[in-house]
Amino acid sequence: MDPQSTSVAVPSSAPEPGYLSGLNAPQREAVLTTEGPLLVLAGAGTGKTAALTARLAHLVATRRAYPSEILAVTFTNKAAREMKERVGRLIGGAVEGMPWLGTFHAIGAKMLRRHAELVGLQSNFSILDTDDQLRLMKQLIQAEGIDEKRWPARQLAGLIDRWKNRGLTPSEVDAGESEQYAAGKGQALYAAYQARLIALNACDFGDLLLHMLTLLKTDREILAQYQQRFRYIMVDEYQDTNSSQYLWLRLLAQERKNICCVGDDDQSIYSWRGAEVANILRFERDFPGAKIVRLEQNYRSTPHILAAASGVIASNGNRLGKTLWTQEAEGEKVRVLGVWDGPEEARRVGEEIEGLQREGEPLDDIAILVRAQFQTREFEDRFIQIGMPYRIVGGFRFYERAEIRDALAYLRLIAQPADDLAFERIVNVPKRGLGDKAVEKVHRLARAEGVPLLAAAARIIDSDELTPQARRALSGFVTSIGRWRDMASTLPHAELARIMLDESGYTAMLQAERTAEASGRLENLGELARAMEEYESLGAFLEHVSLVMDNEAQAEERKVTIMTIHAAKGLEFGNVFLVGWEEGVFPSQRALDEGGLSALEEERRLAYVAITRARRRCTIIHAANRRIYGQWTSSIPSRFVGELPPDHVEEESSLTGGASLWRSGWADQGNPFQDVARPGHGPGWKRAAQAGQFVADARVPMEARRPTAVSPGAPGRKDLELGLRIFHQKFGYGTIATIEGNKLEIDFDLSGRKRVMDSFVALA
DNA sequence: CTATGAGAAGTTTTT
DNA sequence: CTTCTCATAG
Repeated sequence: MDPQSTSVAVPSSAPEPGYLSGLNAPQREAVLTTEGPLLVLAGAGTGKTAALTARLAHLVATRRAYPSEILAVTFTNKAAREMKERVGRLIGGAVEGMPWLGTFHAIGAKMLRRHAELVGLQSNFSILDTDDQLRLMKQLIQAEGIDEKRWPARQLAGLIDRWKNRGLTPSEVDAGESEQYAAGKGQALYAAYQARLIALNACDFGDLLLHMLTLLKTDREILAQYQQRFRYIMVDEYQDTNSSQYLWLRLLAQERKNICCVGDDDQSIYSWRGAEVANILRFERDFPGAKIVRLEQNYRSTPHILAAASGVIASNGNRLGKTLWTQEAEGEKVRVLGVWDGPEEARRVGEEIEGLQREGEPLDDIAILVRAQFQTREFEDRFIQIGMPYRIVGGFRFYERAEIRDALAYLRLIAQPADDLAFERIVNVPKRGLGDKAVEKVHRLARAEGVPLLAAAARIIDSDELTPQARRALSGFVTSIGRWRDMASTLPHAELARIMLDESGYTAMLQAERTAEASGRLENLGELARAMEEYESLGAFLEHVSLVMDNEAQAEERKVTIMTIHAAKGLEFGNVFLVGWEEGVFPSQRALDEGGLSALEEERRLAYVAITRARRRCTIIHAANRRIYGQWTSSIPSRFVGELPPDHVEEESSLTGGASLWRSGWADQGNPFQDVARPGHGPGWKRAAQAGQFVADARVPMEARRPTAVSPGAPGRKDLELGLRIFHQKFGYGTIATIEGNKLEIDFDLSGRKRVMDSFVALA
């Protein structure tokens, strides 16, 4: 946007503030409507974040509020981070002064730490991850004498989660509903679970909101304090709020009523975790006099893509309704491709991407969106084979990896001696010869004395309850924890972590493994220690790692992105491949089976989100056959394919005649294997030319490694022969079984025989 | 107490 | 099909 032309258009008496430039009329209205309740219905790609951040800047710039007086909540860390950055750019670097911009959970935790004692916690409470939660639940199920086969811990943990999402404490749970679960003990189990959490001085994710909600409901003083503080409240992705979050917001906004919610009912795809679309529908009723602004001009996609998305979502009832439009040029129609089976789907997508590559499309502007995680494997296998650089988003988050959780358990136990779950997790990791029996004895003492496990362990050492060997091991463990805790006050905590990992034998344990995986884990731990340096205290770090830390940071290289549609929400790509559009896959069988119409509508919203990720080109693929859980099943195209408006779609099938194959460029591509190795084309060629060493990027074990030694044509490497030991970044060590040009078959020690490109292996 | 094997279960999405 | 859990043997 040219600043000069802007200044001409605006009367000189009212110079327009910079944050308004480039905003359209409805966006401006959203920004300038500061007082009273406001609902912004923002369709996909309509500049929602721009409006939201401008509004924040406006509130601050016009001195309606200090940054510290604005509550701005998002759902994901990514969204929070982005908003922070953009606001910073608009109002100058002082975003540090926005302490209340963050995810619901991060803000909940921040508040709760201030008032922890009022709900029976100490302010250094631990935040449990799902794994801890599950282990805790298992213990309770056993204690309550519930049949674990009939009521799996997972399911009951889910039940409690759902109650928390609805803002219900154990006493508020409907008795009739509780009867139906856990042999009638649903409510009792919930109560026991909460009691146990308090004893552990711990919270699960749901508690971060629920405890605060309870406080706001019961403590007038605290409520008033926050109502006073937050002059303005802004909520992103309002359609994703659950009841607990909704109630929390409503309480906080009740006094000043300056609440601005931004959302899109068509993009509500999280009802399974408690999101209530109804929240957005009843906004006007809860906040009388609410103003509604619709953002409908789309700045992302071509008309064909928008029309396709609109056509699909039109089949849903119960919408607030929006009409997206764009000034973009028409562009290409959405392509629908039918293929024979899953492998062909992967092959086709690989070829298409190679084609795009030749047209100069950067790989990081290309995405493959799947309905479910299991679909990624087919593409991963294929891309490894053809040497296509890719990146799988999702799967394990950094802090969910076993080694990270182990390290965190150590740190948690140092920071918070009552954290029994942390104790149990690591008391015998690395192996110290402390088995079930020893731990059971510690448990018994802890229960009898009513003390945490660590304290019980310290005592039991002095008794003769344990075998001498166990006693020695446990004594060493307890002493070490104590020693590290002493160090914590004097040593930088990153340093402490490194020392702790070494002294505990954890590092040695991984080093002894000598596998690709283990070296990746060591790298991850190094990364963890490095990350710790950025935080002021161990406590601050632990909070961030459980609530905020993710592994999005590494968008370094140009790679194709493979991810779920859910993960893609909020993102955009020039070229998008939507794969697996078959009944049973998408919409998913599970949704069809148990969710009824509302679940189907959510799947349809998912389809809408998927299509609207594309800027210029969108390709939808369905396969006639697919292997699911090892079973070949034939499948029919998704009903969503049928709902695409024909005028905006171009159909192609590789099943009926070969013409489409030719048209899409099979002919001039030749053998895809050769293609990779052809100078100037194949990914990794440049790197290969340097004939460099194999460089392990262990932080992202899932991703494709670049070839290190691709040879032109297909003769293959000279340095490989049958029977040689090699190393492959994904599959580890193995022996060469066959060589065929540059294609190898390797018998991997751990994963059996696989076909791989020679460029992906290094001599062991 | 650990290592190995058989068997079962589960396979959407996230803070 | 894969992954995890549980049980049994060493």
